[in-house]
Amino acid sequence: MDRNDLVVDDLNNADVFKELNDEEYAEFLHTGRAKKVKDRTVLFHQGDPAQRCYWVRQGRLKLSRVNEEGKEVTLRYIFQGEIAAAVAVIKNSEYSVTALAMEDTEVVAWEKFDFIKLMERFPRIPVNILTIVLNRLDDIQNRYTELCTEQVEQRIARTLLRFIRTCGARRHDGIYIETPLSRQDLAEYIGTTVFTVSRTLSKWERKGWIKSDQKKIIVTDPHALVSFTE
Amino acid sequence: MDRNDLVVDDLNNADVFKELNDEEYAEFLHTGRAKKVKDRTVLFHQGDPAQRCYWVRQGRLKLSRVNEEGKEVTLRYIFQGEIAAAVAVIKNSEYSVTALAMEDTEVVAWEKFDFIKLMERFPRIPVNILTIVLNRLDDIQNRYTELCTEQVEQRIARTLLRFIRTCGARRHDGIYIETPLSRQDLAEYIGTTVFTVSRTLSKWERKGWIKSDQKKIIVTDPHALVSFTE
DNA sequence: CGCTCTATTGATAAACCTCAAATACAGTGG
DNA sequence: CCACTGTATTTGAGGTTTATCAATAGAGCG
Repeated sequence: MDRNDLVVDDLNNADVFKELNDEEYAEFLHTGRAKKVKDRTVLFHQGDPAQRCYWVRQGRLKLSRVNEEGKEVTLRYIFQGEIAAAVAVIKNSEYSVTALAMEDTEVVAWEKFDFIKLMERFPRIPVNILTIVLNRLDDIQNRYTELCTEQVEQRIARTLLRFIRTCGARRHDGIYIETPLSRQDLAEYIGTTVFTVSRTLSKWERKGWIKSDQKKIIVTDPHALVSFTE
Repeated sequence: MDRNDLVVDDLNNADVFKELNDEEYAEFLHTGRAKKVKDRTVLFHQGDPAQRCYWVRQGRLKLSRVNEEGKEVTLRYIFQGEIAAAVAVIKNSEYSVTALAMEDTEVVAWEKFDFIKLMERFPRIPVNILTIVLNRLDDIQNRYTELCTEQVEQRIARTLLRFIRTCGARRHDGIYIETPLSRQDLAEYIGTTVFTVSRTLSKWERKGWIKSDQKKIIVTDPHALVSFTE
């Protein structure tokens, strides 16, 4: 992978509104209800009946599961422009995950009935959702494979590179991950502990691969991370 | 979970032909080409362009990925009545996994073009495929969560219970897992090593929870496994 | 400043992998 | 039936990775 390939906008692959024209897009959004969600607020709970689905206009959600012992696993992040819980609404089932705002977030919420109606009016939407689901299946299969075969540090490196791809911004001193990201967040995403993440990032900071403050990470040597994963 | 709930036929949830009548079903199968695949034969390779998709009439396939270092991870098994590679064909992409026959297996293969045509003639098929994909997403998300939060022995227990659900047969002395299943197979499915699996199964055999010969496992005390996972 | 949340670091222990070697078993051909 | 071969399984010793626990420091905020 080339250094210049690192910052790529993958969001288009996940766009629910792909191939809708501006008018249709406006109508779609208008049917939903805009909502402001404060940092650390739970939008919906795993197990609750799926009443609404959400589109993120600004900010970020975390979709996670909690196992019996209360340990939390992050299944994915939902960034700006992405949709959450559409499948649960379509299946008319319960939410299979819990959604938490990771910062102050603005969403558009559709009631189940309205969303189904909209899908009938715009058949392109369910097609787009299918694409999104397939991408997410691919993503989780990749991460499953990595979890099975790679050690923690490799997975941390891969995760930083992944974040760079979805929300990396090149600046003079490196690539900024433009979303608050604590050691704990990383640990839950990767399947390790906050201690191991901290140790690893400290080491890499000493090596000059990254710089980092609280919840902020700047990758100064992405190439080093790339070769580390190989 | 009750002891009597353990043997359940989950296959219906994954049936591509759901809601097709006998005639349609016959036509569908007839359009494909029957094929006998010997044990240990590769049906398709990860990375190859997806030319065909397959339906398993008899036997079992293993879908796996190999990472850069050659370590193999089993993503799922495809049992009798299930379909493989439909998504790759629909997406007109490459196979994302490798398919290997785990025993002598009979499949029906459709050429890409034929399969697309059939889906147009029977719109119920893509709907069913969507359901299947969602089930598989759910499955891998569960296993991802388990991999993150549980220790090896718990995951082994869960896996045995999972196999019981898909191919368990109750007999006088316990529930037979009716498919050849080596320690190696289990290890690749769970994300551990053959040694750890062997040690664990030996221990459980001493405890009287299971009995086992080469590639054959009989769960004599499923309840013990269930409470072990809790 | 005091409070809370986040991050760091060290010591220790547990879980699990790696490697080596032995054994058991299944299938084959004489 | 037996010997032979290759595969599958078992077991032990030893080492590595990573989790756990405890203690401390820093950052941000009212």
